[in-house]
Amino acid sequence: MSTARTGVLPTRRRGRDRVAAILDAAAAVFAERGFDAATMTEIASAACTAIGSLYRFFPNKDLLADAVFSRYADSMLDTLDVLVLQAPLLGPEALAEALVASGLQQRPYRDAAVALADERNEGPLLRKALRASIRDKVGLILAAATGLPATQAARMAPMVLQAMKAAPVLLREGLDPEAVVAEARRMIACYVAGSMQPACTAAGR
Amino acid sequence: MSTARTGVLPTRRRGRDRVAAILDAAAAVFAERGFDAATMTEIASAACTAIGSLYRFFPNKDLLADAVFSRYADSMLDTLDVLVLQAPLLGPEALAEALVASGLQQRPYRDAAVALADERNEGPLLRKALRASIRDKVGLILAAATGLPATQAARMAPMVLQAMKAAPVLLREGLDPEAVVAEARRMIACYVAGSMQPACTAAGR
Amino acid sequence: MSTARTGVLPTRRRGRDRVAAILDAAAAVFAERGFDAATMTEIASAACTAIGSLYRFFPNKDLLADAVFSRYADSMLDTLDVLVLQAPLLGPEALAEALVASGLQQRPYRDAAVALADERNEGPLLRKALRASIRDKVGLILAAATGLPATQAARMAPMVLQAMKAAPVLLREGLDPEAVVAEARRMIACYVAGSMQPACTAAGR
Amino acid sequence: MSTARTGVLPTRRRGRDRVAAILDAAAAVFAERGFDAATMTEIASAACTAIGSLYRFFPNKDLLADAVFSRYADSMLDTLDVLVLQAPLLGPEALAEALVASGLQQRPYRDAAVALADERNEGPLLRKALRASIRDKVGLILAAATGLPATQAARMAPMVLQAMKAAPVLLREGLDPEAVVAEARRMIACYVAGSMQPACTAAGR
DNA sequence: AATGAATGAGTCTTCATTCAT
DNA sequence: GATGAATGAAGACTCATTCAT
Repeated sequence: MSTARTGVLPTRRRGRDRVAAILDAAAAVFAERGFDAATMTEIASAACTAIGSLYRFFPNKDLLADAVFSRYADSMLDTLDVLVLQAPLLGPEALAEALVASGLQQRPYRDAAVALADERNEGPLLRKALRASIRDKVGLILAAATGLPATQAARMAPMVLQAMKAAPVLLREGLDPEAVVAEARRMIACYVAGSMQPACTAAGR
Repeated sequence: MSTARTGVLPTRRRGRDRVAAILDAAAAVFAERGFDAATMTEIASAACTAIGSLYRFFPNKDLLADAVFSRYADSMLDTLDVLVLQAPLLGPEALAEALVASGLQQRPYRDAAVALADERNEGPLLRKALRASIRDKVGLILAAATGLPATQAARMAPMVLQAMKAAPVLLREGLDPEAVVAEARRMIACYVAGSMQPACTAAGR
Repeated sequence: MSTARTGVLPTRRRGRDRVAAILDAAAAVFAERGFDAATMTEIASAACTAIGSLYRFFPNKDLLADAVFSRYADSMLDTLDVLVLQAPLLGPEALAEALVASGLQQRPYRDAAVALADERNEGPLLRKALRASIRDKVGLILAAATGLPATQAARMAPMVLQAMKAAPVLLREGLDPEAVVAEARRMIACYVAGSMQPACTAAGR
Repeated sequence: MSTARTGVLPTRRRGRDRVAAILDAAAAVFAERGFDAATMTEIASAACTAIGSLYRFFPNKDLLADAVFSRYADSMLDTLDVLVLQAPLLGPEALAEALVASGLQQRPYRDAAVALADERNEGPLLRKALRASIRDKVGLILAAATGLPATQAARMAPMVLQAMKAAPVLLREGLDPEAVVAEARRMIACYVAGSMQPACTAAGR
């Protein structure tokens, strides 16, 4: 949907396959090298495509990165949409588990998304907008789950997101997957739980 | 100590000033643009030095980045060394405050360190080793503070470090400084506190 | 006549329309951007045709440019053919008016022709031959109009052509159309008239 | 003076020589191929320089073209400045001779200037401004020489310039140099002379 | 030691042209 | 016949790094 918002939209089957292959390859290369160090040539050859074909569908590197990122972000937003509704019923542990899980979806893409999220690029990139959307939605979820006022939930959202991002980052570094996931859940769960008890909330100050 | 480990060591006063100016400039540029987008030329001109002089002291970009990173990491390690001793006496809140503070030191350098930490470079870079040292030391602190076994503390350390890093990251994005710092502290405090209560620890599984 | 000298000749009505649309589009794009900056893709889409169809009729860019140029040149040659006959009866002013007018025909094509005429391409392009034909014909006209020997008229022809080309060039730059046309006529008229008076002719030397 | 207005100004002898070599090479290549078809790589190798050195002094192709063009235009403007003063004393033939001569200076550069003058580029290029300056100055000269009002002289200037440009253009095409120069002079002389006689002036309408 | 010029591999991107459907 | 996807050779430009002065 938010894929390939510029560039030619493939009309034939062949083109659609190619676009999918390119996105997969781009995700892998961005994940491996980061935005700047990734080269369009490497992505093209990883997708078994000529460089020209790459540019047919994605007119430049930024838009390609946007497409990769939004593939991940879109699915995450869908997951979070569901969580918004479930949140009131979830305890801190279950909520934390769901949040961490949502950040671990889409294996090749999540690592790319993490790499792309740190970009220092400026300009009206889709990535920025999507990041903001995700942050907002996490805020909604926190508000629904904790019963805290929206402003307080919005203050917490960035930190929760960082903790969610920590899981893929640390997995990528080769740490023990079980431990990483467990600790990420625990950190978020404790944070959320703590936010619901006046005592621990006060600790912030 | 780990400053300028390769390249000519400046012997005269003039040389030492020059190195300091270069490091400051490099920190600012790396923080502003990230590793890849930073150019040696911009760093040189920000340091009011000729590009040739830059290379005299830092034979390549990676080593320069290492030097910048280690200036930050060294001071953080010093701070953490002190914390190792104080940890047994600190409650979760005080500990969290100290940890977050340690990650906010050295204004121009901390942002550079954050930018450089995300580099996907490989090879035997000093940065990696320093990151590992910091991680280990945070593990020691956590063990000392919580009384937990070293292995459990080591599992927690990476997440705590991610939370510590979150503060400078979010500050750089322009979020409200007070809120960011408060929430970072709270997250760590809750996590540490939760780790000391059997109940919440269980939540991890 | 010299249209589409290579490539498939369209036999059906549909094909002929398509060729006409392509030529019009090509003229517009060449006029707007010049030969090098014009792209086959833009021309195709301006003609509402697929790039593949464009190449069916015009096997490469140079030949397409030749076709566009010759459409203009052919009509100019026709006009000049008439002038050859009328020339003996025309005074300098009337002759100048007719010459300038002949260069202002075919609005979209004349600008394209001007743009294409300046191309520094080499090789046996049709454009070169046509330019030579036009030059020769203008020489004939001048000889007929002035009564000068053919060699002298041939010396003058290139300059007269340049003056004729000046009108579309200056119009394209946005100068006042009336003034441009009037001065172009005057320049040619004066030149022709001067060539018929021994006195002014001598000035050349 | 107007050379290399951006890019590094060479401070050492070596750099100054290099800049001169680059300009010469660029003039030759632009003259040979035109702006678009000229490649920076070819210019660099014609100047016996690495591509990087080319970009050190001329940060992009447009600026390089500007520098080449202005080298020609500056000297032409100087020549025309003198002509402004002499014009009242000059008859049409002498004036025409001087004007044509001014357009034939600086052999490698004049051909480049002719090629660059036809560019369809937009944007605030120096070339455009210089062209306008030259046009204005020719207007001044014509006014001074003919005694006509400035507005009328300004109408004539573009045509005179086109005629001046015709000489290098036609020489480049390999026509007989003597004939070309003689006819260019005659055309301008007749035009100027004609503009001073009410009769021929009327012919414009 | 310092300076800044020189180098050239490598990057993104474009576009004429070909080909499979 | 038409369509649009595929191709890859260039081209403009950057920048880490080396070297002569």
